[in-house]
Amino acid sequence: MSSRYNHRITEKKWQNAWSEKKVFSSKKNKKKEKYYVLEMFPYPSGRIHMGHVRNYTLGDVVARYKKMKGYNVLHPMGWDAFGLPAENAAITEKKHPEDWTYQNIKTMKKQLLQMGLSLDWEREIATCHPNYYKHEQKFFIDMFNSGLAYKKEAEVNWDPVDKTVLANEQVIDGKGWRSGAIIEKKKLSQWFLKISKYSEELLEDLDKLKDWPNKVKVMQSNWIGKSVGAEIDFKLSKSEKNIKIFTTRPDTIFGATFIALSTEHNISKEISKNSISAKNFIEECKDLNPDKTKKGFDTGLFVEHPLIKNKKIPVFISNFVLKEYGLGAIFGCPAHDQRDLDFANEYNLEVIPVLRPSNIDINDFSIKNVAYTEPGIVINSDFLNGLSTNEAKEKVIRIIQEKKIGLRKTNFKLRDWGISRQRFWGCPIPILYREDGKVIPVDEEDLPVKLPKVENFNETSSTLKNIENWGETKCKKTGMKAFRETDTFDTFFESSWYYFRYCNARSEMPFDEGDINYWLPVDQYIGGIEHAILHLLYSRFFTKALRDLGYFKLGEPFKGLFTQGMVTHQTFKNNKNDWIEPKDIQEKNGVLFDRNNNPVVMGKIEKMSKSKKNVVDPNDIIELYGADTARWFMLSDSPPERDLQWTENGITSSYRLINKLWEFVDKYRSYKTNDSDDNKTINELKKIINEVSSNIEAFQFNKSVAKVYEFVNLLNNAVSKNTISSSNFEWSLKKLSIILQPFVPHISEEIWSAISQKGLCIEQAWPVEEIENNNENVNIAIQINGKTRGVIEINKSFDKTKIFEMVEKDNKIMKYIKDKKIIKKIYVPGKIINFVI
RNA sequence: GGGAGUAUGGCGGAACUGGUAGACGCGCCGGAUUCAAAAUCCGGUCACUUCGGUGGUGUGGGUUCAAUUCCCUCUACUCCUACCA
Repeated sequence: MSSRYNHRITEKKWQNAWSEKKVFSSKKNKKKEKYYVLEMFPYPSGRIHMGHVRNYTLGDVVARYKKMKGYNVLHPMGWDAFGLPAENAAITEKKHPEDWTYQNIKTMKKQLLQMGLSLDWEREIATCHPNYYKHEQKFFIDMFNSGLAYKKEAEVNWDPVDKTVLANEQVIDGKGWRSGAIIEKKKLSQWFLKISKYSEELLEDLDKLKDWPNKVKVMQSNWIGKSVGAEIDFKLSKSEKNIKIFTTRPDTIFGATFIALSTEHNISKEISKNSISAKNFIEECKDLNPDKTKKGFDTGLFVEHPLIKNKKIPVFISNFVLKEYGLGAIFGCPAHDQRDLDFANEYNLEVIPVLRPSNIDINDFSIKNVAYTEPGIVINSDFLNGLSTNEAKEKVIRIIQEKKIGLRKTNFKLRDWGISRQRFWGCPIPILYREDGKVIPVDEEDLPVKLPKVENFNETSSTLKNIENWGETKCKKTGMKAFRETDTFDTFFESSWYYFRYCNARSEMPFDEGDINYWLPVDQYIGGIEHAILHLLYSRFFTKALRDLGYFKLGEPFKGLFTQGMVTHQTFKNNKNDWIEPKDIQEKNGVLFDRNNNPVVMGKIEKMSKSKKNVVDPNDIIELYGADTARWFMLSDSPPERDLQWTENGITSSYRLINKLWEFVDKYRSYKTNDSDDNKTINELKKIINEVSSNIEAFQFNKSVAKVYEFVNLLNNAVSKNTISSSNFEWSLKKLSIILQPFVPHISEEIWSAISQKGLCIEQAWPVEEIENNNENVNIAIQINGKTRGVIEINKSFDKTKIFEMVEKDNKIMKYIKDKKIIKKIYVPGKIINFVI
């Protein structure tokens, strides 16, 4: 009986079947090899978007495939549940952030269930739950006690719109990463984690991460920013004081013609106390963009050149020297640094070339407006003359160390991680300020420090500081009055260890070391490239820090990483430059109009975003076409690491495949033939199955998809021409449902059950096919001078001379080689023949 | 300025360690089915061609019997980063 495929009924049916049999619930089993698949957990914003659909579909392919390969798979899901949007929503919707968050989690979980993901929901976590965040309060206390967490007065990035401090990493082009507001500088007392302590290890261990994209490792390595050089003292004339500078180019020291200090350098500050013009200059610098103008203030001070007797060098306060990097002071060598040259030209300072390119004579070499920054041969530099850049660096460092006027020194760009946020909806920092001025951690038995319940949440509720009675408490030991820290953690704190928590999500202890040793590291982590630095670097740091605090022995959390591309969609704009939603566009005689009859033009293809109105809601797609169709589309065509363009044609063609599959199975379910076949088709199908596997292993799901199409086409052909036996056909359908399982699991189960197979398809073993290779004939190409001129079918066992004989008699080939002298004959077994004439 | 990457039909993209370029999907063209349409099915689809062929993987060169693949040059685009001394 023929029936149309009904995804609404079928998908629900199999989702229930999986859940009733608990097929995705994972248990530690030391006899089985584990495989931990993880997608970056979502922020519960309200609804899932296409980016989630793509991310979780990719992960689900891996999880299902590995399960069928026999691994003990852990594939958990949870919620990155703290964060600003909840507060904003709480204010506008007059709901508590907690209620809003849990409501969203409920909706989104339902959507994820509809996608048919092979998730173990028994391990679900929400980071806003006290049973989750109490553990990180404990970590923080451990870090505080071991000196890894500390407080300091710091000029911080203040976001005036979100009214919070941001980490350096959250400031992009001087603007807040969320609000886009221009960031102000503000001095506040802040909590920091000493990530800089791990700079070297974080950098070195990147080499161990063989299964990470190189791109991400390069980005992290740049961010950590190791540079090797020297610290050198420049003695102030008429004073015993020194100015210490950091340089990576000690080889150019003989070209030093000025010293530049940052505006925050101690000497700058000191001078500005007595000099109004210096003070004004420093003020002025706050509005000066050093990109455009390099400005300096001549302090009138001089330093002695450390290696040239009686040479005095002027000292400037400048707007282009960073205060946080190195020592906030540099020597300027204008000949070999473009910035220094620009500055020197502005103030008419000396330019002394001390390096020449190795292929240019010293007399032909001069510096005008372009500094020579490449390595070269040292000139004009006393005892360094004639050395290469690298040799000179070594020699200078040796000599300044001997003279005790400097040191070899390594510097990192990586700053300590500022974690204080002046927000309500985050994890409270478990610290007390006692009335005697002591800063003490909250007693561990008093954890968690819970967020207060707030009725009528409003703007003023959005920092803990403003909540009455919450902060006041007592020190248990002394009975002294104490006030709670009212800042909360940066939400990257929660996401830095959630993948640990999944291993024992319900345990009273933060970690069960047995579970961690078994499940971790994450074998395959999948998420967006936007987390290449922030989340991934913090997580790596957290793992090392918790290791050093004695929780476990792991050093790197993510063995394999995959960064997927974005989901993009066509944008449209009308003649008023407004973005227009695709559904609001009508076509009249080939011209596009919006609802108000304004002409519309196609814009760029961009990442789906609400502001550009090119969003497609996965919910609508799943309703209309089903989860399998949506999943299939996410996997088709584009390689996972590249952007995927959403198109209407793409989704309907996926839908077509799903229906075609069912119609095919339905039509031929009772296929019977008395003919026997030659196994050729089966051999081809087996090859395809193995290719599907290797493509999955290589994370090239678009190629697996193409192979599945080939499988279906081939089988379809064989059946309609009766060239496959009944038993082989039955075999093929069984294999078909199995290879469909990781991609479109619902219809896979439906086919599996329709062909009367027992159990669930997901519980079957993934096939590895042996391909029979008995004296097969092969087609090989025949080339003349490298150009293909024909194809010949030969038996593999034939030897070279026999094959050449055959080829030379071939009609097609004869016309090319007759009357010509064959200079060389090449035969690559099973592949190609080439005649050089 | 520094770093990473990409470039193949009308489109998304295939081509394993150099070995029949364009798999698979979309679109388009033709046909079948239909009163008609949608849906579906079948066939065709790199370009030029005197139908023998010829050219073709961003540009120009090199290595090789053979190059989308390896090396050099240039061009275009994308992403990251940015006064890090």
